[in-house]
Amino acid sequence: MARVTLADVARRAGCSGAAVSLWVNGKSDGRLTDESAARIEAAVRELGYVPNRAAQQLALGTSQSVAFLFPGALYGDFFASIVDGVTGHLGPEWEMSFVDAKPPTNAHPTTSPLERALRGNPAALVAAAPSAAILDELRQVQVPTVVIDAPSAPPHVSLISLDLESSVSDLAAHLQQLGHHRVAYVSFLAESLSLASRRKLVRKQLAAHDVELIDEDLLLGALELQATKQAFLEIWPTWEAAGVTAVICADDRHAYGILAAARSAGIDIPRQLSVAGFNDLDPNTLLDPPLSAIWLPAFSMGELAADALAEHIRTGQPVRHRMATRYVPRASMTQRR
Amino acid sequence: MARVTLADVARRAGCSGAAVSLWVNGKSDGRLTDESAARIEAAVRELGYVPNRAAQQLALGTSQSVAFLFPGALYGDFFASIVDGVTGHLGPEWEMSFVDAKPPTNAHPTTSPLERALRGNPAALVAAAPSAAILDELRQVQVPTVVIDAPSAPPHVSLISLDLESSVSDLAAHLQQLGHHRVAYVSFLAESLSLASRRKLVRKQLAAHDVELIDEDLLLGALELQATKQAFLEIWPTWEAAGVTAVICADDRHAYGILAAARSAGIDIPRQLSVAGFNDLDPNTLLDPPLSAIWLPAFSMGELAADALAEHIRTGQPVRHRMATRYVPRASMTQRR
DNA sequence: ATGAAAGCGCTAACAA
DNA sequence: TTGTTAGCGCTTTCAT
Repeated sequence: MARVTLADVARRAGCSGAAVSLWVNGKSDGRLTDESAARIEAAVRELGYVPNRAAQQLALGTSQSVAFLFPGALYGDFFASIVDGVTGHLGPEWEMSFVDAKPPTNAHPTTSPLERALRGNPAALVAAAPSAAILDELRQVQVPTVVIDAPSAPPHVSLISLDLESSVSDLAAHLQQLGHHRVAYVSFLAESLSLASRRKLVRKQLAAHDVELIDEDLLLGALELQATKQAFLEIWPTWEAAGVTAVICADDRHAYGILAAARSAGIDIPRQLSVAGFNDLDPNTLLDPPLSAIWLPAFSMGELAADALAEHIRTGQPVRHRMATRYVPRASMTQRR
Repeated sequence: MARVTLADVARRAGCSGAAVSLWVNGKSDGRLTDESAARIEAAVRELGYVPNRAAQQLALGTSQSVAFLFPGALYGDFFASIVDGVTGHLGPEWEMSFVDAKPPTNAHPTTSPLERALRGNPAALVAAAPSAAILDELRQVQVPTVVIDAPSAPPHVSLISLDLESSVSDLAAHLQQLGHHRVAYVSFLAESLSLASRRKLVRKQLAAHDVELIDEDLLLGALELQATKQAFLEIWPTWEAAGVTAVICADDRHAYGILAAARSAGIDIPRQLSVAGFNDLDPNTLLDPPLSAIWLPAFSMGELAADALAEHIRTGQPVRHRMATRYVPRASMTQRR
């Protein structure tokens, strides 16, 4: 497979490679006899010819691929939605290649994830929830790039960011109004600048509303319910002793884990512990109790990123979008008892 | 960027391209003076050299990439988990490239998705929940391939499939025992053979338990709650009139939509309508009511696929796995009233 | 309208 | 130990 080359087709069709190339790329306008075109078409089909992309890229110097740099894994909905948003908005002529941003291998010249992404000569780059290191490396990158979900980015890259100020403020105000004084935080993806700044913002807004965010976060490596549940059960005694009456989770799915843990440990949510998350996934409304969350437009971010990419590529100018978010209070938050 | 070529480095380091190539690929064992190695290293760093993958591929004839053919989008958890399973089990030296299996573009020689995937000369191919067309094309493909989630596959490809017989039988038995006689089905991804056979199996097992699956499915194009909710509200009168007392959803997330619709329309679940899904996502246990489901090992399928791929590539032999699933009854199913 | 030929950047024999 | 060279498969001027 992929054994059949242009030359084979040319030989079979009794013409030169140039002719075949022309036809295959639909550039045979008035440049080929109908008759040769037909012969080429036949040869292509009979031989099952599929162009070799590496060769095309090499000859052309460009590719039709966008490299997607994501933080280790898709981790379910949020990044998956972004991916779907991007792919859905890009034509099928685009190839998406994924490289995970986890630390490099043992390669000889220490290879950064970004470098690995760039090796494929992508026409564009999408970096989701990048680390500081990646953002820094990005300053040297010439390829049109859009960063999704970062607090900031080098001036020449496009940026789709989240405007969380007011929604987090709303959440903090809600907490204050309900009489909570000490809140704990469940975090995730320590490397990601976006997640780091999310925590800072939460702390700041809570402080502005006379609520204290205790220092001891629960830092998780994944989103799975079981893992979160275990981790929460371990840390809960400490939190409880510290007077924690509410928990904010960097991702709804952590909140799911806490809900599960609470059930198994007989902790009453929301009366004993109020919970809120980020994302506002579909199930939130259906949970028992329904989960308060800050809604994030994951899918739209992906779509917008694709548009931004297209525009950035066309105009050469970076584009920036700051997307609105919204605090959605639900029954998982209640008066401190 | 990616402007710097091997030749530039060679020139800068005052040596030949071959030497640079050797060093960059860590094959400089006893073949280079420490001194030249040092000069090359310096040159590489100073120039910021990144090898051009297209050129490498062309010269080598092989790539370190696996092409992932997925049905249109990731659609949230199931496929995302598979992707994470695969990437997590493959070294970082592997690049993943994604092509969506939606109908082709207007390309000149009508390009199938598979063809597009193959153009990149992937070392391996992963096809998730493929359509009949793709499965058929696969018979001609020489690249080591693993199909994930299909009822069957050509003999030379590896296959990770789901063993649903007994779990669906359990579900059917449960329905029968609860006194249900007419059940409706919510489906998805009409193209996918796996989903099609899932429906057939459901029908068969229900029949075996004296339960009728009515003909009028709700066929959805996505998993989002809102869309499902709307669609359900439209079809519900028909179903109700037909005496439907239970619904089986090809994906839990459809069930979420139904739960939401039921709330808004005052349909009592489970008393008026029992609901079950496939996947058994984390939130299922936390819903109100908790959702019955057939658990599918999405993440493990991905891991296993990666292992299968590695083995298939190494031995040249396809490997098959049939993974167990499990019916998990919960409160969303109850006695027909 | 069609073909010849020169690269695109890299690797791997083969010489030196 | 190092350099020379011949491709890998394709695109694209430039002749014809």
